[in-house]
Amino acid sequence: KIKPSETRIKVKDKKKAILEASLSLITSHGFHGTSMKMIAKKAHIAAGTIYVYFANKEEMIKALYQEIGMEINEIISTHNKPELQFSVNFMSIWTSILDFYRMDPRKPEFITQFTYSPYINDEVNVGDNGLLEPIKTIFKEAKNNGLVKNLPIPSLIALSHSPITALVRMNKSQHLHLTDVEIREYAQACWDA
Amino acid sequence: KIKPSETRIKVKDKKKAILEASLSLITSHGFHGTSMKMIAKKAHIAAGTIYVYFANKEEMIKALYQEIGMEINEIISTHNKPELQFSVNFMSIWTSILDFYRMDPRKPEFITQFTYSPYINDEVNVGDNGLLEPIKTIFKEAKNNGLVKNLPIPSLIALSHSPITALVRMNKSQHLHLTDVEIREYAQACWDA
Amino acid sequence: KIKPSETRIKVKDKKKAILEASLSLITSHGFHGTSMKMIAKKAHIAAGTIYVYFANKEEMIKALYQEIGMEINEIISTHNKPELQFSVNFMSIWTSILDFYRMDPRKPEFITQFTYSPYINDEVNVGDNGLLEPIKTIFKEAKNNGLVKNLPIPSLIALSHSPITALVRMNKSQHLHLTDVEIREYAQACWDA
Amino acid sequence: KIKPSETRIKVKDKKKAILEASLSLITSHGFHGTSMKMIAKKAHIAAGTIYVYFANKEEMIKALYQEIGMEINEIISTHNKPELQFSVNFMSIWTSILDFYRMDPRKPEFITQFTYSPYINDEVNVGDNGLLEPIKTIFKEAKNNGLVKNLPIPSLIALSHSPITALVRMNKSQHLHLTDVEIREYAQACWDA
DNA sequence: AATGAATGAGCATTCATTCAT
DNA sequence: AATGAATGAATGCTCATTCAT
Repeated sequence: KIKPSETRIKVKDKKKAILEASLSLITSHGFHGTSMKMIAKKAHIAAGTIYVYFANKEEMIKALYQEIGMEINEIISTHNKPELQFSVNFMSIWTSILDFYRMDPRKPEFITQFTYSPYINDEVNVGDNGLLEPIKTIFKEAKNNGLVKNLPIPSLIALSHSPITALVRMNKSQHLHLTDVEIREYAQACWDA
Repeated sequence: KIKPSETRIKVKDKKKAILEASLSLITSHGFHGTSMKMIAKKAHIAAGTIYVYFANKEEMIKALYQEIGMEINEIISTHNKPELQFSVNFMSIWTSILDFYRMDPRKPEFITQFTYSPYINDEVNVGDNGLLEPIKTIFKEAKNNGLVKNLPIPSLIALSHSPITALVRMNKSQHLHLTDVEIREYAQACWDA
Repeated sequence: KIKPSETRIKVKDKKKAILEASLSLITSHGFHGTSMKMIAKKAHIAAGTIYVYFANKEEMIKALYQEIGMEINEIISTHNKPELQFSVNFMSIWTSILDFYRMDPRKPEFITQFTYSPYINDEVNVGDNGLLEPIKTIFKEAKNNGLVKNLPIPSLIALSHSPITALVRMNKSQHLHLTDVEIREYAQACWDA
Repeated sequence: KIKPSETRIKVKDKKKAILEASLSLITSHGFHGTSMKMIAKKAHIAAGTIYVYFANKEEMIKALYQEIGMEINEIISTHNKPELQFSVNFMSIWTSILDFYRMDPRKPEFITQFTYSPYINDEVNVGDNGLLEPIKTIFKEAKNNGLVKNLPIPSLIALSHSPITALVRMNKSQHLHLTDVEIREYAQACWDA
């Protein structure tokens, strides 16, 4: 009934559907509060099917983290203009990440939850030389040129990143409507800090 | 065998022991990664005893959150000097909370974990008009006097609070040793922002 | 309602009931064919209760093996009369084990199943210096005195033991009724071999 | 692309490969410890392909049992010389089965495992009057002529067969190297018994 | 108040089997 | 004939909670 080409798309969709369902459920119920059955139901598949695509729950969650991480990296590399003044570049990237998060607030929510969980201790970030590499490189160069405070790179990242997630949270739950001007102000403030 | 007064102290100690054990275990294993049996073992009591003091796991965790929250409020009210210039007052309170967190990094860790979990949706903070009241009042007055940006109070709190936890995290894991001068700089930056 | 002494007996009974149920079910359905729920049902307890007494399924099965093994060892040590002529002693022990097995044919069935399963590779018998030690000692001495064929001890044990289980099997399923005379003949034949 | 004759050979090969893989895996992991996927992988085919040749797992295992059983029957009928003295004939057959087992110890291992499992209760041996028929016939005649003990045929078979598998086991795991003389001695002992 | 054995619902995961291709 | 993605029932096991003592 279905054309082969359509089917092949469907196959890819199934993996997507699992990650999509996970993102929604985990952000609202937490890692452990989300059972595999819940995910399967939301993704309109059988529970066992998840294991066709992922070795286990942990791997699935890591995959979701990495997928979002890669999306962010893409945004960074798209907006990164090293030839610009660092403060300008910083604010441009900062704003683009904020925009990306605002488009789907589940993503910063998940990233934050993941960061504040025991999963982080595993290979994903520690052994990882890819996911945080781009942003590290940007900060490293700025640091070498004395353009930012002399702090460890992870600290700089954390201090830059945490206000973004905080803002998105507000934007979502506090019915705070950010105008472009306000956003620029925030970015400026963050940069000043 | 034991005098009533001693017993009463013991009783209080048992509740303390449960919360103390929970704090340690939850910060390192997460809410769901910590079983009641683990807590009981660490507190050197039987599993059933926890239910003498708390209705269930969730209530116990909320109680822990509220206990820490009250400690913070005490610090705030101790350091709050409304007669001072707001910026000075802000930095004084900011620094004292940072110090409090540095003394026991499990506490900001737990608070953050709690904040980024589904538990938050419950009564503790929503229905509750007590735990965050003191700090709200301070910000409200400042806002009325035009001393801070015109943002929702929760936003202001979040933006002020998140760098503190971020700093403590670094201080702990990144082997970042904060000097008094540096701390003052951070507070200043945070204030500027 | 129940006297403490009775209760204490009950507690011991629960562990017994689990092993008893396991023995029946495993001999008729095999290790993997027997689920924990089946065992719980047959033992009239909840599934979770098994884990109060045993760490997991494997440990439970090993415990059952060791319990039966200890029963056999007791029989051996009771009947072992080293001062007798070895052939007489051998047949006496051989016969007593046969009788023990005939009393509850599930036991040799289970022992054989266990022996022919992957579980055997584990510590129970390999690291074990107890369960097979008594019978090993008896054979070792006989071997040193040239009273039995010069074969590895385990081989001697296997060759002596396998006809017993074979006989019990027949006795049970083939409606073979062994008379005392026949048993003595078998023992003699086994000894001759 | 392939000539019919070649294909037909290939097809036969595929069935062979499944049984071959099963034999290896089942002897080392047990019936339930061996999944259909494991078998498929080892046989270099897809999981679904097994169901082209066998109705289900149980039927496949029975087929394997019957295949090995038929190999043994072939050996028996090849070596059976009814015109010889029964004791000589017995030892000749006994030795040839031992040799067959020594050539591939997985086979007696599997046969024993199968015999001591719930599968045996099914049709294969009970309703079946074919697989054990040849050896039954041999014993029946000997029994009628008073050449062997007056025992049920299955008992005689079991008592004759169990030492063979025991010896092969030893030969394999105990590093027992059987010489021809020793084998003859064993056969003699078994016959005496 | 304190215990800890007992519970059974719920979980992550496996696997024999099916079926559209 | 051959495939392997998909299924969902079944499994071993965990754990918050209860309750007789």
